[in-house]
Amino acid sequence: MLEPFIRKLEIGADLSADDRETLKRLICQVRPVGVAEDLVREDDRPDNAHIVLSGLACRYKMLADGGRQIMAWLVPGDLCDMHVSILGRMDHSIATLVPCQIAYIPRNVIEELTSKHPAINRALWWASLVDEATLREWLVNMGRRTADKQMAHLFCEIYVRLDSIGLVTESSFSFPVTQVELADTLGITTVHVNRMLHQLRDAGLMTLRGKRMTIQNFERLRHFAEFNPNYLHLTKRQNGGGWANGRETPAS
Amino acid sequence: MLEPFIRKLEIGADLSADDRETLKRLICQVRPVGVAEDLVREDDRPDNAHIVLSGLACRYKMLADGGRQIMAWLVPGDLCDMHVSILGRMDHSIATLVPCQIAYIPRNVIEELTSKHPAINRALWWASLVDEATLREWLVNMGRRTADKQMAHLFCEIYVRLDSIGLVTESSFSFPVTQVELADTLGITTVHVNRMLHQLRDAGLMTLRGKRMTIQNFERLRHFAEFNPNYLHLTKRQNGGGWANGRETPAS
DNA sequence: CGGCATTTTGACAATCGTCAATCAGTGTGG
DNA sequence: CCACACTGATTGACGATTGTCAAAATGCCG
Repeated sequence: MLEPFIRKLEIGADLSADDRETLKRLICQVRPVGVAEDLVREDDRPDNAHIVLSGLACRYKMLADGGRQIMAWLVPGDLCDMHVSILGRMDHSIATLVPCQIAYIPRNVIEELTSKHPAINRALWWASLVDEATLREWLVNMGRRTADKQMAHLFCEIYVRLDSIGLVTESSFSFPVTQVELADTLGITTVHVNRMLHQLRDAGLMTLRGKRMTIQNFERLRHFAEFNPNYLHLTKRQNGGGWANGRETPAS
Repeated sequence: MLEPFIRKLEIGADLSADDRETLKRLICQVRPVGVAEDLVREDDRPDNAHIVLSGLACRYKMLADGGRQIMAWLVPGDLCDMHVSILGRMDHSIATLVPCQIAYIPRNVIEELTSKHPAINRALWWASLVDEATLREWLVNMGRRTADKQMAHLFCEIYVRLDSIGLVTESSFSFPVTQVELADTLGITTVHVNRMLHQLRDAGLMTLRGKRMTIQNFERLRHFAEFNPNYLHLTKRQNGGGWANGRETPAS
């Protein structure tokens, strides 16, 4: 059940067999959550941490004018709101984008985990720092790239992230995101999302049919978007190279 | 020397007298650094952590086309790159925006600090999580606000942050940032920065003369920018209210 | 089949970018 | 003390990306 989560953490720290066992026996409740439901809301002080086991969720904030900004996509294996106890209160909300399987982990379990298992503690902090690095890259994306490249960059990221947890098959992956949600993520309008999507399709950089995205030539998309995956830190710390994410990247 | 740093950490955790003493006696080298110098560069594996003691620094990334995106402003008391050892490598650079006093703290000192002083450890992580929350708000700012409000929002933030470390006097503070740097921060051009700056001035929301910014009526600027300081988490965790940052906000 | 969310399209407007020139401020050296 | 150089600020004209509004088309699900 928690495999994608554990696999992810192993990138961040060297877990012992004992650590892995601890994680596998993690006391938690797993629940299916419907589409567009909030897991936590801004100003909450949640009692549980949440792990996305399957599906797709997001961090977001609402604005006074009804606008929404999505600030992160949470894929299987991602842990949300682990550290709220340190900050005290949520400063944003978390919601599902599609029906998900969500693990609910009581806060005291998290605290025991972090206090008694240094490697796990380190891995969880690693995950948090990767989130931060991703936010920085998203900021670069919004600030300095045109809508087409920005969108291409997002697709590169999701491709690499899904690939690292084994959710990419033959260069394609499930992509259940609506154009409205894409717009809320990229900070542009749905109309413009539609235009850019067609532009990328017409340029042969990706295809999207029936909630499934295919990136036939990742290298071309990567080049177009000037995507550099370093910020995802998906390689063990020792490795030097900027590229590998543990699997092979498709035909280039 | 380290007062602003310690004062900041005390917001994040309850430090004991012993913790405070430890921080005061922190072994570190303090050096003046000239303007526009890199403290660390993308891909570095720095041996020291850095604390800004005075001046102003920033996190940034360069793009292939020569563009620069600034992703954070670092004010006195801010600690940069504390956790690189977990991620392994810098995925961005840090540079001074004006001449600064910088404390260099050897990595092993940081590690002793975090392993032997739980409250300090917690405080440092708190600071890191606040950085992350700030990034999220910047993302909202870029994605969903027009340039004028976005800029106003940034001014609100810097006002509150500087106020919290005692650097605001009579509603004004040192603001040595050039319009080019503002542009690199907001993701717009210098020409547009200039236009928006004049617009805010004309609207009486702030004044900027001789590297000094004055915000006569913070409440009005705050309202214009739809600024909500919660994300800065500058209140002790127990407090409920969304507003206070430990000092009084100026005339409204 | 009907209802509803989502996608697509077109015309038009506005924000923001580009280019290029001028102006102002500051520091340096003769 | 002034000329000079340099950086930063300002301005205007124009163009491009992106937003707005509104309607139509498509696809999905009961």
